[in-house]
Amino acid sequence: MMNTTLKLLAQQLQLSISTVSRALKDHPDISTATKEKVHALANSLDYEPNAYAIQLRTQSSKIFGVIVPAIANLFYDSFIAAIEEESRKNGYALMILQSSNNTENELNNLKIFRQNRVSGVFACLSAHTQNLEVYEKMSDRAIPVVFFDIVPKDNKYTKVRMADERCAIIAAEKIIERGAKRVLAIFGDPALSISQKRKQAFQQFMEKYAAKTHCTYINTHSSAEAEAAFDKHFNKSQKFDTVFAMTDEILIGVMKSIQAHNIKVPKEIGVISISNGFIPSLYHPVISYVETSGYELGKLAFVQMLANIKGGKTLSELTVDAKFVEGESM
Amino acid sequence: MMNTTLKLLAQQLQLSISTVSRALKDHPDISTATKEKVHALANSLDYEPNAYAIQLRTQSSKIFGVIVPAIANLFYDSFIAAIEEESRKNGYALMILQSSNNTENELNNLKIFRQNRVSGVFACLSAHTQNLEVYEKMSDRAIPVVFFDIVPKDNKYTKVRMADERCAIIAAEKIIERGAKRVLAIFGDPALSISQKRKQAFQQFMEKYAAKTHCTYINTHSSAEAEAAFDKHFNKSQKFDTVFAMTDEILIGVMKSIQAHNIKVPKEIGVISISNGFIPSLYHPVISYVETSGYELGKLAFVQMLANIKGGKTLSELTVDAKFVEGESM
DNA sequence: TTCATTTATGCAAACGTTTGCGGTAAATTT
DNA sequence: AAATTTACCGCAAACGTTTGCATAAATGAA
Repeated sequence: MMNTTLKLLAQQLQLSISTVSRALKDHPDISTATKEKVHALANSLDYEPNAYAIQLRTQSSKIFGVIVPAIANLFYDSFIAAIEEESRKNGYALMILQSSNNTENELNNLKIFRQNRVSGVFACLSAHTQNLEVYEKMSDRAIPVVFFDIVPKDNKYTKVRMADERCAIIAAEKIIERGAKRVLAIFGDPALSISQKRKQAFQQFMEKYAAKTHCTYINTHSSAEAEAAFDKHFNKSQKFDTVFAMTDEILIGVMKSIQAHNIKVPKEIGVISISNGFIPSLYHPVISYVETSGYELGKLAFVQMLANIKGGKTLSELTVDAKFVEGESM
Repeated sequence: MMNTTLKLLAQQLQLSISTVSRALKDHPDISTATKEKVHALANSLDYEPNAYAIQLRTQSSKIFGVIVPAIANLFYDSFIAAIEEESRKNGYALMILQSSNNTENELNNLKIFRQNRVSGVFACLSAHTQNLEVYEKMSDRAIPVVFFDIVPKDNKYTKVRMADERCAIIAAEKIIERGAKRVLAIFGDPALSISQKRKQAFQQFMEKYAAKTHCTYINTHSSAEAEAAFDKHFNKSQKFDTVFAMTDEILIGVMKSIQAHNIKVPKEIGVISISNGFIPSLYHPVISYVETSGYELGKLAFVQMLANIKGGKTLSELTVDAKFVEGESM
């Protein structure tokens, strides 16, 4: 069965293509009578405008591109879910590509986006991407880019991210409130700016407001490493009374060790983490955490994108604030 | 900066558009000399073909549509990751929309896909979608549809899914091997065909091969319900020695109760579930599970799609087999 | 030299829209 | 009755490609 086009409708109705086109979009030039006829036939023939023709003609695509390191990720998938919702509301669709934290993939993805003339792209930098000239290329093409989560340092870009320092500080506050004496603070890959920021903020805050509290700082690269590290440190004579996990990954490792040794939470040890919320809810008792919502970040990113498209430039950096979610682990 | 087009290249080189077009795609008609000149200029001017024009002209889009109930889901996001990988390899991009298990959204999504003339769609039915005529409309438009996971009953569709019955049977086998005497088997929403299939297969197998084993079957709709159910049943005088969780969601509930009561796994109770693998690995001891890989399913779905596009019809139903992954909980 | 063939290139239509401009008839005003 | 306005509608170009066909030049065969 053929696709019905404006031409077809026009022929059947003995009208010109332009009239049909205008009738379909309620142009005031067209009489109500014709409009009705056109709509009727369009419905019965199941007319659906060809997006490509429109995009070619109007030079705008109603599609956003999204680059994430990985789709299968608790944080990014909620980010995606958020912009998907907003996009739909605003008549946009999403094209999602994953970089697998690989700069080459990132480049290819951008290329696909350019070729498809997307209206904008949401980009999360790969861990080790340094060269941003590809993104300049997007700007040359007047395609706005909103960076999220892992963002470039340069202030000429539009970016949204979590309030990383705030997260760490909130966690520190809670730890101090608890009256912790000895805390083990576990952070992620030290090469990542997010690890650096969180660690620095945490450490600074602790030193300033709880100088007497004894803190041990370590970095790990995986769940398993975190588990091993916790194991090792917990077996020492001086036991920790509180552990802080910078990410879900780390929390998972810590909790495995805690379960393995049947350590009582929060009696023997207090646990606090930074998380999206899903993982902390898996355990009993439910873990207290500082919330970093990919969902919220997505909403914010979308607002920025829209502003960028409509109004022009918004070269600021916005952050979504963090809040403490009380569990039973502290 | 203007987008460079074939026309622009042609002008600058004093060639016709068609020559440039052909040169760019290594058409044998074009002399090596011109080819080189064209490529050189195209590179320096950063030419990138306009996908819309191509699609309009060729009536084919190099884009696949994907409908999932939710992106933020352990199973579906690994499915998506798989088809994303394959798509990229084959020069396709993905357009991903979520139905939120809502039939109306599903319809809208399909519409967007039609308007964008996607080359094919991967669809997971919403829980309560009955009317499939929208999908017929896709076929009318010669857009192949590969259903996955939640698939229609009718055999005229192309579908891939997990071997649901097999999963349940493998679990049952392991439970029998363990020499279980009293098992609590918890299934999901009884309205879902997947729950029905798994339950039926499980029950039948147990009755046939372990008639003396006492099984209690229950259905739950959420993690919290599963937790409550486990709580309730475990407090009875006759304790279960094994629990089977049909999904991650259920397992999560069960494990919370187990942690809360500090029940020893596997000594006091054996645990087995059906899962993607992520959740079972979170606990200590690591939970044994029957693997249903969204990733594998994605790969399979893609193969089907390609066959459908290239060869013509492939109206079969394919399933990806399940395998047991040994943890320490049995 | 002449005709046939190969090699290299250009012409123009088509894909399905949108939209500025112009046109005609009817309705309204002088 | 003539002039002007209003209400509808159509023409045609443009968006950037692809591709069948025609054309011109260069080569080969006779």
